[in-house]
Amino acid sequence: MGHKRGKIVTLVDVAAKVGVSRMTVSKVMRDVGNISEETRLRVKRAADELGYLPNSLAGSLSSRKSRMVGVIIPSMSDIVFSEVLSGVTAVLRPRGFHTFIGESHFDPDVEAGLIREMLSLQPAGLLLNGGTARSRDAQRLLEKRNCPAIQLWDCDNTDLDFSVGPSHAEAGHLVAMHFLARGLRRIAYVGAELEKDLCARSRYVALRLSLAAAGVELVEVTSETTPRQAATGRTLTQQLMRADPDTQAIHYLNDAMALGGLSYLHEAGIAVPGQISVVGFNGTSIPNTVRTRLTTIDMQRTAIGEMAAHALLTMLANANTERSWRATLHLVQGNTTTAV
Amino acid sequence: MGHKRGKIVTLVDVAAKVGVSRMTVSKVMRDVGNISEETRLRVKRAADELGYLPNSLAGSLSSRKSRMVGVIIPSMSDIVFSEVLSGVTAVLRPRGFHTFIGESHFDPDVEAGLIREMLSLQPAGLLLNGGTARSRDAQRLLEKRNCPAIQLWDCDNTDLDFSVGPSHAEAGHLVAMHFLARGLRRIAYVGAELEKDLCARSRYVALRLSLAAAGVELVEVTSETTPRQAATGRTLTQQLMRADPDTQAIHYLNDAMALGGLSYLHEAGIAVPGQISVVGFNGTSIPNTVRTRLTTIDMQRTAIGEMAAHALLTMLANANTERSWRATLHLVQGNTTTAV
DNA sequence: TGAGGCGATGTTATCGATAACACCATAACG
DNA sequence: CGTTATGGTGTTATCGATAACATCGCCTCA
Repeated sequence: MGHKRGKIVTLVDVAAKVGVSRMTVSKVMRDVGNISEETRLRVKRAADELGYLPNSLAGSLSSRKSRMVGVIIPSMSDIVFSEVLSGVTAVLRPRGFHTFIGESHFDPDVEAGLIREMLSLQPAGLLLNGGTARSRDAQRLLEKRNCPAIQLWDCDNTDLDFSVGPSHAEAGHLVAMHFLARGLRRIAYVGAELEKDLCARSRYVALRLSLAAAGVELVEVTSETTPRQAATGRTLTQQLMRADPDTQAIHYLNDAMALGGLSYLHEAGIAVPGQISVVGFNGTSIPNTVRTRLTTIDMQRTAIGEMAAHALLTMLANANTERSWRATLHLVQGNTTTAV
Repeated sequence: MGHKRGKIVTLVDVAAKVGVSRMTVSKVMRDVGNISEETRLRVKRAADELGYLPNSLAGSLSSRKSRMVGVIIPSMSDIVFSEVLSGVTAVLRPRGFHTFIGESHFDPDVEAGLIREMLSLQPAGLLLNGGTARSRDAQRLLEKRNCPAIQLWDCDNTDLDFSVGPSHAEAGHLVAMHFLARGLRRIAYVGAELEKDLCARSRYVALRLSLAAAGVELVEVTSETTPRQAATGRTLTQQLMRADPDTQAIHYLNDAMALGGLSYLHEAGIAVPGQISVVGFNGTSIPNTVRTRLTTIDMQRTAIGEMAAHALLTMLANANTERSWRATLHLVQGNTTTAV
């Protein structure tokens, strides 16, 4: 294998080498307590020479404090969530915290399993991404936890200690207002996997209700079997436009699907935003790096991750905070004049 | 806060409730040893009623075995690496292993720090992504480890116990052959952050050397200050084409940059692949979901992650394997006839 | 019938650290 | 000169589990 199976260097070895008690070594390593500068240096050097590496498992067990934070997101290959994750670790890592990740794939049972496993690792905190329905099992587990838990990506859900994210209901409403303000009335929604993703569904429902309030009916074209990606957006848009050629506006579940849709619309010679108005969701950089300018809702994904991490840190510092942080929703207008 | 700070349920509590020793409970929870069906059930039920959750930190400390695997990747917001990660967790999670993540951002010192922290968590194994230079500190740390470590994303580097990934040198050579076979002689390379990313640099160098062997000089247009993204690819391509309008072929550091390049080329009225031949790297789905068909090298990212995980599992099972798995390189040909 | 096997459970000794407190010089102080 | 801080260090008792071995009926077979 190449790696040593040999003896592990522990506090005891360092202590023996220096001729002090292991408590002294422990204090030196953690920079606590009163240690004379001289012994401090001797210990440091001995530790270095022996290649001593503290065992944080033992430390955590003893102090009943860990520096591990569990994060559960629906999927890692979706850039949206991995950017949130990136924000989280960017804040936590420099402060000595480690994140371990779980992918729920929008499955409540998987999520519950992950929560169980994570709690058994005695985390300092838990960050749970919205979108997945919280099973009863998961709720029971969470009640027993002895660490703060934060709801990510959805500030409408306030079951946990803190929520960070947008109001998806508000986002849906925002899109409705955007369309209505332009006098558009033949409006469609294109999405996928809505049965699983509660956040997306919440936006869809809000859009539908807000439109209904204005007497406008929403056409829905969705698929539960294909992924929420460009290809699906393209197919569904084609399907939609054939069934209802007079469609004036489309809201997509996310930017990727919108991009697929734009691709079809352009090919079919339908001008955007001339003939049809398109709104995506997320504000991912992909569509905008090239020549498309997609109207979308910017989700400040990294900021949400960072904010959640900060909230967690605050709760760990003073165990009294209880609030939530609502991400502001920006509808970024682009004008899609060129092909995708 | 909402979460209980109260008493923690341990083995002892369950044991007391059932009237057996804690060892018995421990065995039941882990499904080992000989336990009568009757006590097994009683223990299970008591554990459930008390809401007992095993403390895996304590378990790991005692058994000197953990089920945590540390993974270090350069960046999580780069979809390439997060897909590798996704493959890793897809294999490890169902087997009871947890992955904790570190982002090195191609910084050797950050990587060393991450390795140190991860080792102190007593991981079952370590997966280190290629690309980042391994600092001397990191090497010293790795020598002291007592768990298998696997090199990801780069099979040319065989410092660790196992390597999974492509040969970047080979990839560069492959591209050279692709161009030369087509009789192209004015060839350029467009990339970014080459000083940091050793894998990318290795491809670049191999390309240059293979071309030189055929008497062809490679034009290099790179930037160290802008990110490896579409926008940079676009800018650099523009710069390249102005300086050298007769360029016949361009190899890009990755697909995103290639996409940016294509966008410029199309706008400038330069036909691809008619006037100029373009090859990207990675085989990400982004370019292909729309209407572009980019010639690229498919990296089977998820497969690499899965393979690495399997290799790790194998090494944990029988501590004698020592090999490497070389990902096959597919050059996927597309014909970019339409605009981006 | 007594050695041995076996299924089921309990005992003891860690694992590597930390919290909390005890201890003991020496310095400061009234 | 006894009394109290205080800086520096050591002791003891966990933390929550597991490995390894011990134990103890009870059954089997030579």
